[in-house]
Amino acid sequence: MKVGELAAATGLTVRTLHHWEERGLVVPSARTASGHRVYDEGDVRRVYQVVALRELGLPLEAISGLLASGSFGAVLAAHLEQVDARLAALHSLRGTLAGVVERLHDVPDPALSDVLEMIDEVSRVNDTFAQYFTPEQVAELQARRAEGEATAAEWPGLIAAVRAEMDAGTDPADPRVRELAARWDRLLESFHRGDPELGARLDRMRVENTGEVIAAGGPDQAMIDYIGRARPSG
Amino acid sequence: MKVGELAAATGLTVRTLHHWEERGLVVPSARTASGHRVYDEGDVRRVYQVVALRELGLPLEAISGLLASGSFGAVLAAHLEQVDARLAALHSLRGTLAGVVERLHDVPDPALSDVLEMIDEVSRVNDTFAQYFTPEQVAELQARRAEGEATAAEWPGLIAAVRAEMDAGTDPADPRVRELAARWDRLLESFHRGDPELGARLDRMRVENTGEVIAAGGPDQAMIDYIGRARPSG
DNA sequence: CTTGATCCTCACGCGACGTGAGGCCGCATC
DNA sequence: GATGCGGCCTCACGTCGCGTGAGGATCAAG
Repeated sequence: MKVGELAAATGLTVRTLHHWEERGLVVPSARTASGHRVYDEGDVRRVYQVVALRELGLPLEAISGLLASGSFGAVLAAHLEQVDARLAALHSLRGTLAGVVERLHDVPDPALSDVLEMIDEVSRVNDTFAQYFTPEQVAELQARRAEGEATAAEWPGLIAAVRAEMDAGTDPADPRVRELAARWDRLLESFHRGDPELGARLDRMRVENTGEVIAAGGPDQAMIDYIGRARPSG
Repeated sequence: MKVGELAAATGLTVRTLHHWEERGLVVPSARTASGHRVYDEGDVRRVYQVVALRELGLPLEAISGLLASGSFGAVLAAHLEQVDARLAALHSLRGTLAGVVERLHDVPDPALSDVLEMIDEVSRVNDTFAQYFTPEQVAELQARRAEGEATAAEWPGLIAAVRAEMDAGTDPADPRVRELAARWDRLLESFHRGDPELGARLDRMRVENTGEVIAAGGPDQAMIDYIGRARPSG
């Protein structure tokens, strides 16, 4: 088999086969008198082996090591750890990036300073979330916020409405306030979906980061208490 | 500010600042008579801007473009899409890799051919799952299997036990078989956790891939029916 | 014998720097 | 003023897995 045929058969390029030969991965076992590469059946098998291992994302050097030594367990486990690390880093990056992109929607013509502030803020928020929730939970919450974006957008209006009733001195038991409290709980529900642990962690986070929550337009403790008194049970 | 001081202050290396200057990203606005770089306050701010944007994973060229043009929305959105693509690819890779590593535990001294077979099989299984479940569901199922590995390991024994009762011609209503069916449902439950959609999709996948399931040591339709008749309701 | 396809061997390019090599500059000490 | 040491300068090569030519030899068919 000549390189072109082998390349066509495997979907690789001729250059790739040349490169693998340079690296000592697949050296054709023969050449014609004029120097053309000739791959025999064993060489072809070897190529498919390299292809398979390369699909696991292994660097060529590791592949040649594996084909020589055969210590798959250790190498693949180490590689898996490394992939996990890259995955975690990329996932965290995606979170920051998505947060920034989302906020950019609200600013018509953002200046550089706005973007830098957003990066800072989103990073801080994500770090804070990471302290209170496991990576899986964070991913879940992000996914939910993405799908229910419109829902989350109701918070500012709702908070403003509650603030207005508080300032007006309305009794928490007033039907209007009870209605607001019901909306409040529906929004909360869309966040933790009935998982009490998620709700508890969220509340702990809110209590321990009161300042940041208020700075971000969130409710203060007085409002939380007011809503609590407005609930039928409270 | 000299380059060493700036490097120390920002946590960058001197080489990095040199490189950024080569790329035109941050060019110190002055030099001493002897050629030493002198960074003024504006240069330092510029460095911090580049640092922030670099943390979003942007290539240097995109950063210099952004600092010049300021079209953040489009660039960051495009970058987010690219990050998502990489994340998806890396996630799928991780699935394959984890599957292979897991199976390697069961083979004492794996040969290359064993590993290649595993790669093939795991890839096929993952592709099949991808047809029936969303990426999020796949991730969830993988996470569950990782935490409940011991639970999943009960399947082979359970299937063998059911097979034995079937071969012995035991009546499905026999208490022993009913007990096996209960174990069966507990294992299934640990898989879909009460989510009926997950259960339905799993069943559809099993039906449409009967051959593969049996080849992988899974139950055949006769066994499913037998278990169904053994349930109190059936 | 010609022609078009295939093959060969260099060798540079990519991205974001790390890592020297070899030499100049600045400040402190003797 | 000489010495020494640390910081600074400018090349320039290496990384990883090839892509992409350049320039020339070879092969199979007409």
